[in-house]
Amino acid sequence: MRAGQPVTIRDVAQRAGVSSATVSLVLNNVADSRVSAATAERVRAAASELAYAPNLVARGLRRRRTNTIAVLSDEIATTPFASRMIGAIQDVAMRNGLLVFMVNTAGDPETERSAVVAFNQQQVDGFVYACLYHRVVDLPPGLGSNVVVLDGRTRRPRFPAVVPDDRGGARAAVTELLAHGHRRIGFVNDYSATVAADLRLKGYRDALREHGVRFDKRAVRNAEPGLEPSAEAAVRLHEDAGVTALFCFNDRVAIGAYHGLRRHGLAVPRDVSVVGFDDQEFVADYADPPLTTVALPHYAMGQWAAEELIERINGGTDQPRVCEMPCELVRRGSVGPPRADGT
Amino acid sequence: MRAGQPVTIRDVAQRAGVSSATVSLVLNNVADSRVSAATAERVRAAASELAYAPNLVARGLRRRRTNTIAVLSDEIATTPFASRMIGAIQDVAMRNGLLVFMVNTAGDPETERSAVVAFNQQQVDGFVYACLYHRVVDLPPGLGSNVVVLDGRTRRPRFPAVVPDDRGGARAAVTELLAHGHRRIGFVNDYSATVAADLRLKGYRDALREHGVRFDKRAVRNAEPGLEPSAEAAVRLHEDAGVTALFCFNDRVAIGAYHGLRRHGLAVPRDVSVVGFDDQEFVADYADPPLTTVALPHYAMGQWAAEELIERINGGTDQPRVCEMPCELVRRGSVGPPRADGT
DNA sequence: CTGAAAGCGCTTACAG
DNA sequence: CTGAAAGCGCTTACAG
Repeated sequence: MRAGQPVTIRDVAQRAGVSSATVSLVLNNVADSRVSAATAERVRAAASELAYAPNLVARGLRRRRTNTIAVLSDEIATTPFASRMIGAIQDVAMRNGLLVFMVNTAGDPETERSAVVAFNQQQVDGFVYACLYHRVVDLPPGLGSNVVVLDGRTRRPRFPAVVPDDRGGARAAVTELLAHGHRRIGFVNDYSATVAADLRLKGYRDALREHGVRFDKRAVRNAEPGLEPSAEAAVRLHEDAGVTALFCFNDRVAIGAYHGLRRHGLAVPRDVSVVGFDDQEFVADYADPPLTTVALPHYAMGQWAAEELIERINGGTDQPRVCEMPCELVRRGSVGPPRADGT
Repeated sequence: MRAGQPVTIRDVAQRAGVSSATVSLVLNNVADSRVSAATAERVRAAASELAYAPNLVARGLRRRRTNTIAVLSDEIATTPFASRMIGAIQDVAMRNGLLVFMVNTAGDPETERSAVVAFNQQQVDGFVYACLYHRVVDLPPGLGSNVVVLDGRTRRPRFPAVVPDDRGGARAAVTELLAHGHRRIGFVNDYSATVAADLRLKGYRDALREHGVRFDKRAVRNAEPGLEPSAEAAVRLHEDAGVTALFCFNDRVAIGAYHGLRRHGLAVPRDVSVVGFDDQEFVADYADPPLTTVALPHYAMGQWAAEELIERINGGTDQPRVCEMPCELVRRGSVGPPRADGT
């Protein structure tokens, strides 16, 4: 042990007057190593006096297990969405003594490939493949079997995955509107045909059917990205299709609807009730009036993914389980009864 | 090379009919290793045929350099704010062949300490200490000298740090209001006495002074967190102090102001102009009307921090430079001239 | 009960 | 020009 050099196991061994093998056995609490209590005590004392902390790189090389995982994400780690997914993964990892690498690939297949290679070179124990929104993904090659898909699923269910129950969430949203007496309920859906768009439409229809309301395709519109298209769709649904309530693909669409309605002198929820989806922080809660919406269970999904991955790493299972996480309705101020005059 | 086992340098050596030392020299392009062109070619061919990728854990152990960095953050990685800071760090890291560990410590000193220990055991080459908002921090012990503070600074300038120029940004915001003819300009500041709050107040006063407008402390109010206190403060400033324009500590305060003003039948910007701070995505741009605000240079700050850290790791400098990143005004729709009648 | 030895997969002086 | 050897800091059978 030279000054300025890190403390190694040999320094501890020397100070305790034993071999480094013995130090390793003691500090790792190896079960069937019959080290005498006195020796063990000396070792622990020496380690603590020197503030010894094992070099994890050396350990990783030797054990062929690094206690690290990599989170690959399209944009998620650098986007305001779903940061709770990342938070959950980190919480679980920390509780389990894992360190987490994070990279965002911007969804670029080439970047994904090279990231997978790099992390495999780094000998990570497993991967979480995280998506920005619920969709079907093609996993890059080389991920091995210790991988969990987060907020997405593979075409064939060969890998474990956790996704939100979009259909159930949409059903809950529309049921809330029905429960307030609405019968003409519009749906402003996302323009691109994602899994989420498809499932939320199904949930919308489920709720209508359960309440004996006939599905009318004129009450459904798709809005391209941005506020304006959503504003436009909302106004048209109210004025042309006569809806008294709107279910929106997400909170941002709902905010677009707010803008359009306000411009037309229509108040939420007095004239039109609105429900969103996502429960996006600072969007749903900061809307005026605060938006009733369906919460995406980001934290719970991240937690599930991390725990599932750890179980696989530990050899606990290799079943490709798929988890559908329930989505709760969050009631705020954007839903009321339809106007008495029915307009 | 056994089936199913990873390819090692020995496999490549064997296939090329050379020693592993030679393989290492060739693949690392070691300058003064006079390997014959023919041998080098054989080695490269063998490596490529076997799709050899060096084990970075072994390399890290040997070289005492892991090409990894750790980002320690209070909440940032898991919060909608400032995810662009993280994105920038990752971009720079990827360009430089570094892998990045990420952890959020929730600002808890105990968690911070143990994270630092863990990452040191993992032999990371350096740290970025990232803050959620511009503040003075006490760094946890053990970070060594390869550390850069992001969006914060230490009490004494012993470490490199990058922070936004809050004062200049505030000055630009208030100057914008003055340029539109406002003379009674209120400031809704943050309740807690942070660096940001202090500097933004200074910038507010700078702008007034430059335009010969007397500072009036009745035009300044502090708002506690949440929409309501900001709404209240905005209304009081307009009705009691007679301000025609508001500079808000951040976009969320501005949204609170919007709510309060609207409830009192006041329109933005017709009755009251508003400027925010942060340019928070989906808050400033989704406000109605879209909010004129000052952008926090998150990407640029993250980039600076990562590049500075890499330079330190490479021994390029050990000066504790502090960078003040300019904050640009983003003009949207919330600023207009004061009402002609002066109310 | 404990130590000597081998080895994880690399890199780097050193010898020839 | 190239190989044998040592060593980074651990862990793990194995011998005694």
